[in-house]
Amino acid sequence: MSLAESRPRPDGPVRGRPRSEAVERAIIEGVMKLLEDGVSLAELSVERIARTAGVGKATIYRRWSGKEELFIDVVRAVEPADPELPGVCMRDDLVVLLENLRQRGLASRTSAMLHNAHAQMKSSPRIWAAYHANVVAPRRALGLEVLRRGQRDGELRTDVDLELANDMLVGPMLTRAVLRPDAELPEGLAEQIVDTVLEGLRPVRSTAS
Amino acid sequence: MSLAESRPRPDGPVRGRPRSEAVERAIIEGVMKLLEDGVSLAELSVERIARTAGVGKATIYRRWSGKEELFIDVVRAVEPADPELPGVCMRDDLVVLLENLRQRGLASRTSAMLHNAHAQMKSSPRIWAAYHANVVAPRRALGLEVLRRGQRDGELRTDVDLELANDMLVGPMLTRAVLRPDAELPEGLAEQIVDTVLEGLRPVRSTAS
Amino acid sequence: MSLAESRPRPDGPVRGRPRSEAVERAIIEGVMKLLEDGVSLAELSVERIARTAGVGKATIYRRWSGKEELFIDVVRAVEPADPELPGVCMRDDLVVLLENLRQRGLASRTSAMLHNAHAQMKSSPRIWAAYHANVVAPRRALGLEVLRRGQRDGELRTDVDLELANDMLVGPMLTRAVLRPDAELPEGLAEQIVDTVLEGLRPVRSTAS
Amino acid sequence: MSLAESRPRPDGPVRGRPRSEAVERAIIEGVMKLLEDGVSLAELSVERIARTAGVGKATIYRRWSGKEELFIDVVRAVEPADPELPGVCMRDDLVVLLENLRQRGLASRTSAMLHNAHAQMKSSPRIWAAYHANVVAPRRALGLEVLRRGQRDGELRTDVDLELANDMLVGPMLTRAVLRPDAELPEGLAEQIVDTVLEGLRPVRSTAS
DNA sequence: CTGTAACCGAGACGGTACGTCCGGTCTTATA
DNA sequence: TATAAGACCGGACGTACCGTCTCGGTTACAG
Repeated sequence: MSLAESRPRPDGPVRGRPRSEAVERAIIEGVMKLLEDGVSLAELSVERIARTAGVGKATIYRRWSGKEELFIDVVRAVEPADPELPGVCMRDDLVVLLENLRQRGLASRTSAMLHNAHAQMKSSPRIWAAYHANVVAPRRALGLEVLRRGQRDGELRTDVDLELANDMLVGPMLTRAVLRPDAELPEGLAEQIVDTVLEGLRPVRSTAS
Repeated sequence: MSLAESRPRPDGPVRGRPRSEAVERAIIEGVMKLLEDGVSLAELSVERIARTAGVGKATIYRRWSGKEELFIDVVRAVEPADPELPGVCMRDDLVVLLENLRQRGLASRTSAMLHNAHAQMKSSPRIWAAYHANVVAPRRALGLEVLRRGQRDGELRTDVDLELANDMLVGPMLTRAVLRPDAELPEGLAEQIVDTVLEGLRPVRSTAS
Repeated sequence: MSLAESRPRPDGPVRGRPRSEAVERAIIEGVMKLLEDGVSLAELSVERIARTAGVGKATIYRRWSGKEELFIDVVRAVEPADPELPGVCMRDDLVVLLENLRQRGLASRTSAMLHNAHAQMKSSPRIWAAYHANVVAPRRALGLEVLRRGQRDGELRTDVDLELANDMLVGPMLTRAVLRPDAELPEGLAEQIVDTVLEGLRPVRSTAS
Repeated sequence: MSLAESRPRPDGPVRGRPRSEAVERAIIEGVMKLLEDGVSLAELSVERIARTAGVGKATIYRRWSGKEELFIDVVRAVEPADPELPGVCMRDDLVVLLENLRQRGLASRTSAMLHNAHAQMKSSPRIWAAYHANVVAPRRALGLEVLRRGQRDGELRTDVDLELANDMLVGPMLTRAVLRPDAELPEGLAEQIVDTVLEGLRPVRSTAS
């Protein structure tokens, strides 16, 4: 997706000096770096962003209406593509999805995006809405799709609420990554979660596993 | 615990006019009301708090070092006591715990506390640490205790990681309450989560349930 | 005249910390110095004044609505008192008045005030109006008074327009000080002007002088 | 004098599209109109001039280094030719010169030029220097020439400083036109000034007039 | 009962950032 | 090459809060 398309110049024929893409990149990179370095979005000011990127404030306001809109584009520039699913069996696809989530929880960039997007949820709902639409919703749709296929193929109980099933898988990972930032995300976590959730916690499972 | 003890006057013999407890309550109540009305902690300023409570700024700074410390006391004043557990069987105790979580997710006060505490996690880790220690940790300990008892009583597989088990139960509720604020928390949700998690998602459960 | 009276606090009873007179003086002194150093009023910004005086911008805006109003107070602080007139004869009084004008044209402070006040005449007429009322008008009234007394005492033709007479005396001095800043104001200039103007330019004056 | 000559194209052989003289006139006319309408030179910006004239900013900067240089050309375009002197007697010639000065003080164009040129004296001395050389100096030379001739022909005292005599004549007119913009310049003013200055202010003039 | 010390409200203080506007320079497409 | 348009960096605008400070006035304990 071209960034320019989302913040178009007002009208039709292009006249005058065009906006510099280099400047645009410098601004977005600057914000990215600052967030990555632990500066929260609330602490960021347009003034500081401009100073960091060596850019006039007007140059930023010409493109975005404020740091919130800018942050949305930063998220877009950072989030990786959807993971490729092997498609062999539901269990393995779920592991891939959760492993992808784990990786993003470990990466400082995507992690910082998530934390800051969520932190601004109350003060500027637009940010969280955009983050949700661009990042959360696609992965969620993917997960539901995998579960639906699993149900069709007999790998999943047919009487279970798919939304709830998805939350049971994603919840433990998010809880650790988002709400307990001191928690670790060890290597086998994705498999462990998927298998435990599929198996259930009842002790009577003699034949399974 | 007396609030006054946590923000003591500097030294020994009490001289001069004592601090007014009424003023103290007015300040905390004011902050509570503002947060409840959708004003985020980031948008709050000591200036505004003082105006709202009809109080001088110095009166606030005399007691707390800033709005973060003040917020911690607000949280303390708001959070209810731990729920009482029937203790009959693990499943019912878990339902009570999750139901308690659901209620707190529905209550505007406690919900606002959680959201704001988490939103400030990055910018002021002290807030989240205090919230965690005062609110999260006790409930978490309670949950782990219930699970441990269940394991001992044969209601829970012995080979499951208790931390993970707890996250599987709490995760879906928190995911909905915290990360998807548009999601509903319908009435039977606690039972539904507990039962589905205990049962697992595998289809082969002909005899169980 | 007390400066405080001209920029009063909004209402009646004095509450809160009173405004610092030291800060007030520092600001006015700072502007004075800058103008004296050749910085024109147009080049001055409130930002710069604040930086120079080591003062916050709000501290300036709390007292004055902008640099124009501030300048008016600077003028008030700089202009010296009216000269004392010997009152023996009209000719000597006129010399004293013109000598006073010459001195003020030579002094960098008063000279800078005049030039800047006049330069802003078009862009902010309030400045020139205030300067005129505070500085020009009193001296002019003084001059007219002296001339009127001279007319009464037979030292001045009775058929001459007093306004014009005053302009004839003051004009040459101002022309040199204001419109031809490279011109000198040599020591005997006041006497020379007064005597030449009184005497006239016609050659037939054999007996006089 | 061709205006183009004073702002030449950089070098030798003329290549590419030639500069439009219509554009040049439009710019100068625009500035003239703005000044005449009471907009001070300090309030003018190249940006605004360009907008008014419907011209790109670069088109202006290609010809002049800034609004100051442009203003000098505007002055050149506005100032009328020197007055023709009858040459019969000094007194009448002086009246013609002062009447010419009065007319220019009454005309909005020339008056605006003078005020703005003088207002910018401090901030951009080049403007006043140019104005002085182009407008003031020639008239002044003319006046001194007339006085010198009058001295030779016995119409003027030989012991008077010609520079001072000139200032005595011009001063009252300028004082009113420049420093007291509310003052009127009534019809017979030129004669009144000349006659009063020649005659002097002493009452003993029984035979004269 | 009187000092006196800490309290209280208000608001001034030096700063920082806000979002807007305009300065002069630079860079494009078009003529 | 000239032109009109407009992006570029920089900097001032006047406002809002920041956290500290300094007022006049209040309150409650100690002597």
